[in-house]
Amino acid sequence: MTEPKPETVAAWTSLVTAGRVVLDHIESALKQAGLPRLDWYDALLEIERAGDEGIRPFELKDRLLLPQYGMSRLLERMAKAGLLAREGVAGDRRGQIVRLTQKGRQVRREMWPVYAAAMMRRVEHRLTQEEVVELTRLLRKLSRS
Amino acid sequence: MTEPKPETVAAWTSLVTAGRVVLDHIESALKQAGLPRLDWYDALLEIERAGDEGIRPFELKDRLLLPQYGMSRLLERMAKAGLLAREGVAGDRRGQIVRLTQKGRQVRREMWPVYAAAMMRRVEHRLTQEEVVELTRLLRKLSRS
DNA sequence: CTCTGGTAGATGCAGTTGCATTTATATGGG
DNA sequence: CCCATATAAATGCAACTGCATCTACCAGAG
Repeated sequence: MTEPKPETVAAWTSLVTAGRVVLDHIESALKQAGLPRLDWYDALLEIERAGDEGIRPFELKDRLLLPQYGMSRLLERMAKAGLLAREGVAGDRRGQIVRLTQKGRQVRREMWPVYAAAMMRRVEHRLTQEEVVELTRLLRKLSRS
Repeated sequence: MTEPKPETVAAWTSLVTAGRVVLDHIESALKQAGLPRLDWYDALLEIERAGDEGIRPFELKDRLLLPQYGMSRLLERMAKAGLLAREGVAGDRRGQIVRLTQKGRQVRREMWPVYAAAMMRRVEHRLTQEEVVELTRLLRKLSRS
């Protein structure tokens, strides 16, 4: 059995740690401001991008890397909060189409400055522009299927 | 309000995505093998490192970045599974000392090859040695307090 | 000694997640 | 048309998490 190099273990450890630290930082800024969590933001953004056409939950779950039941329940809670509307889709009676409400767009807009400020404090202010670009390149090599 | 640069957003997005993808990969390998999840491994490793002396839960929670109640319940479950023992500590009757049992050491040893193989597939085989080192350096700049 | 404030750890409750399964519908083969 | 198989989404239940609070103990000030 081949062992991973110590540098590989260090890289994985720092990936997990950095992810956790930055995530905690952003989440606590949002909570501080009385706003929803980041998973709601991600969903709001993705649905908003779909525009008037809307988007199907099964597409959404792939983009957000959520399990099917997780997506189902997230949409359920966000709908209850009035941030989105779900309608049946013509041509497939199993499915539904999700669209943001006005309130959904507004909440996403309110979250953005808080999210952005936290991201800048944790990422932009700590790395040079070249480092940011290089980091992105390396991380993408890890998630490519 | 200053906006983050698009490259910053891309870096943050790829950090979250890479963390999720690699984590999912490792978790599913462990589950496949009928082994406990990664948070148990992390705890097992940290406790094993403490050796005969053992370690206090409040130190452990800092190293593992867990909230106090999360640590408390994780130790409770792992103790119930027979992987660790908790004893009172001389000189502070509020506290306790945690040590691995033989079974705890064994389970950690069984988890390692599965964990290591998944890590190598996802990290070591996708980056050059220089890239791994550079990635670690950049990520550490993000989590430094 | 007693009081006050602090630290270690546990816990009740509500909300969330994971897993397996269910419901409803679609689609292709015979 | 009928069936077997596949897909979209929801759901019951058990486990887990977050939040606030609680219990037990410690340590220093007066």
